[in-house]
Amino acid sequence: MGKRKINIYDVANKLGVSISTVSRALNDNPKISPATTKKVKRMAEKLGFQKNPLASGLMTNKTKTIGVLVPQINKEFVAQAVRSIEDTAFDMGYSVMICQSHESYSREQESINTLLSSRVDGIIVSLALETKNLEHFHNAIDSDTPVVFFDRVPSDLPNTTKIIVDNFESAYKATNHLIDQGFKRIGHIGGPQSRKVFEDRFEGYKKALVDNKIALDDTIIEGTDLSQEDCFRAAKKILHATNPPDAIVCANHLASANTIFYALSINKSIPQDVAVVGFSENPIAEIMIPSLTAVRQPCAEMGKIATQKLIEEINFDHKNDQYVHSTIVLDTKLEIRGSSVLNVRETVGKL
Amino acid sequence: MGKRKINIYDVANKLGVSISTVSRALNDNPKISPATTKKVKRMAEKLGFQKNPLASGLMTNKTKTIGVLVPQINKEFVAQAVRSIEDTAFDMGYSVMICQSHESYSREQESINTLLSSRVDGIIVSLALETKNLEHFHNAIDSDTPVVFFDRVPSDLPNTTKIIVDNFESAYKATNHLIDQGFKRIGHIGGPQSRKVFEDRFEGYKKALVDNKIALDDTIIEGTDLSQEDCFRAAKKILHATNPPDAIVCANHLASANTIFYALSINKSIPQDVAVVGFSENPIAEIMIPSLTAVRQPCAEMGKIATQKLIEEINFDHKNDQYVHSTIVLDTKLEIRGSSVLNVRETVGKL
DNA sequence: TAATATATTGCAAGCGCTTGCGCTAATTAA
DNA sequence: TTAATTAGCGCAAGCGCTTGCAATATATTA
Repeated sequence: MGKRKINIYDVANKLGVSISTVSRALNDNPKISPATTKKVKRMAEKLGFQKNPLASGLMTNKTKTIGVLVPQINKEFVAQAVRSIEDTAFDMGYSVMICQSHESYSREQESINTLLSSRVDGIIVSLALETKNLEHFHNAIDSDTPVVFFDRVPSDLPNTTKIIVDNFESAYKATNHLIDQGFKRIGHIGGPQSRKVFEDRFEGYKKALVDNKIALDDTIIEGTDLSQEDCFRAAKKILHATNPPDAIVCANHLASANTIFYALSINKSIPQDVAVVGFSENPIAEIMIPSLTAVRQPCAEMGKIATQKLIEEINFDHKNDQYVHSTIVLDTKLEIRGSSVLNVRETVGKL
Repeated sequence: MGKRKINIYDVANKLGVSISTVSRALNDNPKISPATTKKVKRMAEKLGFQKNPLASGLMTNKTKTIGVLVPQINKEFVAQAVRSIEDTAFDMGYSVMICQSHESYSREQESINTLLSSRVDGIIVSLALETKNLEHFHNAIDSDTPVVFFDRVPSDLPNTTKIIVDNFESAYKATNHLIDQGFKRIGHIGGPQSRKVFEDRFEGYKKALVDNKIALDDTIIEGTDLSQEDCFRAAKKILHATNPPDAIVCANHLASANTIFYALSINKSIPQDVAVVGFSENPIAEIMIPSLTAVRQPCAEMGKIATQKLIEEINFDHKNDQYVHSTIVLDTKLEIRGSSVLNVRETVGKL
């Protein structure tokens, strides 16, 4: 108890060398002979030495830590992405510090500042619904802290890496799938149009209808704030429309779950009376009955690439060249299941 | 771009005072007059000063960061707990660094060391399924880094704070509920007995049967590793037993979801043919059809208390007294829903 | 008024590590 | 053999902050 942590002085003394030698050896500096390097490392190991990142960070201005700022960690999409971010970061020798905005602008601001003040080497962000203004990210840019966005990315912040899926295309595909299945009156339950993600999904839905010469009908289109209550309200409203839809495209898992469960509760069969397609990464989509046809986003992949890109930028030598930012668009997969296909025997679980 | 961060020298110079004064003022040291303190803070604010935690941490041996080590972040229980941990920590001025063990012992070891080497002020842990041996935590104890465990806690590590629920009692209650409803042949799908959590749930289940003079029957009791596949297998096996159960107590959400969906798929009605109670924090439990009767653990509360206790211990002055560790047992709530109650009209969603 | 106590502030020594530069010994070139 | 390199290592100056102690200014007491 209370054992003082051992430092490079301790290992230097034990070996009769200078601390510079120890420091360099530990960092594989080629100026130190392989023999000494080995000797030092062995002794450090033996003494249980752990480099103090505070001290080295003070000098190098690097903490080997990345910050992650997401709306809320307990949402399937986010949780999977964060899981993957931590895994990737761990493999690359980085730690991750996490913050949540809870969809609030001010909290997002504060969190960015906390992260910057913690001197993280870079930040991965998915924007809060509330965020319009991007001033707070200039603090990061000003201090040369790279930021990469994923999923909910800003549309007007040049010179940043963005990892997204093509939400327009995904919704277009999903809607077309319904049309292919013979559905003709297709509704939509969407998310806040302030976030491009949901705007794109809505646009993709509309485009599919237009391309198939199906008229839009506002009575079966509802926007929501994606809360449980509002999704339920929207599902109820659409399903009780004067002329209800025979299929619905939902913008996220909660919207589709509410739609399905509400439809069942008023004795509508799915997909016979109303088909549903959604966007979902929730494993439940696969085992629920009816199982849910959904666009599956590669959340883990997004997290992984975001992390790799971020670390790439962190380690980029800005003295020589200018780092070239990119926007990476990943493919989604429409997983066709029971909620949208007539006459298919449901297979339950994974066999 | 590339702006140097401003430090206490900058604000000291601007004000014509010494850096010690600035440092003390910023830390509300009473030795500095209120007037100067105010002046310093104002200037710091104006210049956009952010204290470098690396430098102060070097001196104080405090980083205002807590480490969190959980099996996997993308599981409802964990995600909710972590969410709450971050919220609480944020409110108390701490950042959180997160690691995942992925149920692996070696990964848990490595993560503890990473966290310690990052000099976190304390660590919150929920153990990996694989972990038997607790040596790695002695590294933490040796360096006076407090550790608090929640949910999956070690049974043989004295002098640590633990936040748990009474799993024995919860399972006992859940099983008794089934018995009260008139079910007589009650099965169990459990988790790894190596973790006390699941052992306790199993014991509680058994005790309820014994107290009600119902004989245990191994053909309707299955252990699992809690994977999707294994839960499905167990559900299938039990439901196809020679003499199948009329009710099943499941040890977690996945087990109950698989049981329900498999039962439905072989045309068993729930709860008429087979009732199900589980342990779940998943919001889907409420809206699925049938909705799931489940023990709800106060995950957010656990995370919050764990964080508070940890920070309490971090700030405890060990010079005077010895910190007294405790084990805090929180209440669970059995939320009775459609999967266990006959003749109740299902209410869907939140109205 | 002198002496003592008290309130404010500054000085300077670190915290544990990195790194430019200089030194010595070993190697190579001439 | 001697001069010029090069390899390998140590010195010492920080990085930005905290903090014990000394110094000064101000207030209190005798």
